[in-house]
Amino acid sequence: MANANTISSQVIDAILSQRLAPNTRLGEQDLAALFGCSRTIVREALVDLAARGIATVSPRRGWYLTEVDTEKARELYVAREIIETGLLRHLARRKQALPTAALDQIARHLDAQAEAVAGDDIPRRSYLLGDFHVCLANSLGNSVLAANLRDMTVLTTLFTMRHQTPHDAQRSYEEHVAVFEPLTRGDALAAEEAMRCHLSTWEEKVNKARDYAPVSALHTALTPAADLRGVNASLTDTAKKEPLL
Amino acid sequence: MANANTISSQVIDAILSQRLAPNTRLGEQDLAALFGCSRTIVREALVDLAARGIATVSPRRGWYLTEVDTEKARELYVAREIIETGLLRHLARRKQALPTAALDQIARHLDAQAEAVAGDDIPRRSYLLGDFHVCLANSLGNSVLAANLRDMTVLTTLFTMRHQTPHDAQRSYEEHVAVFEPLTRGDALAAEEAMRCHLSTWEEKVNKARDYAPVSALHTALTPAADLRGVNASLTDTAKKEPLL
DNA sequence: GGCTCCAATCTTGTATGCAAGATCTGCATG
DNA sequence: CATGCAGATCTTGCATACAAGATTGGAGCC
Repeated sequence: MANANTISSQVIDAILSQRLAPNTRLGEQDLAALFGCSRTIVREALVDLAARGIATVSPRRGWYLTEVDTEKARELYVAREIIETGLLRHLARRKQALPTAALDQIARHLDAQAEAVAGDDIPRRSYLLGDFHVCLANSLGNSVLAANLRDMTVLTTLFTMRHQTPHDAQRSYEEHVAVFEPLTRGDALAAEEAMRCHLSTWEEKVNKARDYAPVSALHTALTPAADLRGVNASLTDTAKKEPLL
Repeated sequence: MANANTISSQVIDAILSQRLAPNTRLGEQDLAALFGCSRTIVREALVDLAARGIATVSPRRGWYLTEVDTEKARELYVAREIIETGLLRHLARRKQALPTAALDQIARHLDAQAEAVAGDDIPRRSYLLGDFHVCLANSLGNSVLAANLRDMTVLTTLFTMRHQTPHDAQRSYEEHVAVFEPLTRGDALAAEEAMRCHLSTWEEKVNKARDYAPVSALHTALTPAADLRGVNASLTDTAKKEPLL
């Protein structure tokens, strides 16, 4: 019924929406049943996800969503800072304004974020706040870096979920606006600084997380926080039918 | 006999060594026979390469090495400049010297490059000159960006091969040294500037290449330049047995 | 009760068979 | 000679069967 591309896309969307946690098992048979196709297609999707570092296979034991350790998380945040500030710096060097169409696209994305932050659809909120960075890279005219950034965003999401760093959605949104506003004035350098500031706050969290022992999957499963109860509920047997949708 | 990983690695090595040109057909059956395994394994390797943008499948027609157009090449060069100068800039911001082990690793790679540039093993020379950038990113302590950079290097190689931009190996080597030398003095900012200079010369070439019509695979095959004769010879029927090795 | 070992079960690893679409070749026809 | 058509061939798409390792559960023994 479904092809490999839709399977991997749905897995990625589910991660960005924080509906799938790191170390989640991705059984070939389960996914095949869920998507109504054979293991061949599922394996194709899983190999794709593995190539992007999102899934990992343990021989003859099973596929699992990657568990990102603090060292890798550090690399990821450095990489994101380099790429995202670098894109804005590159824009500044070119000394030419961003096309109106690009600005509009970002503005529309920010509107959607504002709406999601005000509402109570937490998965959508998580998704949009992460997707903003990909959208920005795309608007800046570099699809190659945008694609890399998407995978990095997925991996950082896997890290922050595990370490339960409190994600202040309202603040993230405001910082996104702080990146966008200078762009409307053509001040890409100011936007770069705002972006560096935005990402460095995340980097601080990683450094803090290094001090804590990483929360195990079992631990989070058995001691659900109040705001996670809804997420964990979907893992019970009765609701297990379509965990990805 | 061989697993998917070795197949994709060998394809990548062959591209970096300029032994495989863009648009080269990667038939599942051919590769399966070549590596002594079934199409299943070959497909796994091809899906991996496709996820990294290196191979493309045309439904029911076949797999081919990606043909990189000028727009994508521009994005690739911008991406590489952002990442590689960004890594050095990040090093400069941290205001701490590169570990001796890292410097040694780069130095040893440069020695190998010098040897290859002096010798006549053109595939090895091509490989090392491209691999330097990956080695540098690794030495700078970011394996995530190093992996992304490897794929980008592969794609830029596919572009330059097609457009036959004359590759001055000696000059590339000297520019690599010019990046390394400031690092030994702890002057990462000077290294960043040298790297920007090194990459911008390539960017100029892309802008020039935009004016030319891209040379088709058939065209290069039928009008071999003197210095490419050895490469094309390996594509004749009698020597076709192991084009990757 | 606790420990060991073996069988049952579950997982991925790999090959293969068949289906279906694309291309190519050769023939018939104008 | 050009053109269109049809069969032959070659290609990937996908499902399935079987192999083999990993885990688990329980029976039997100490």
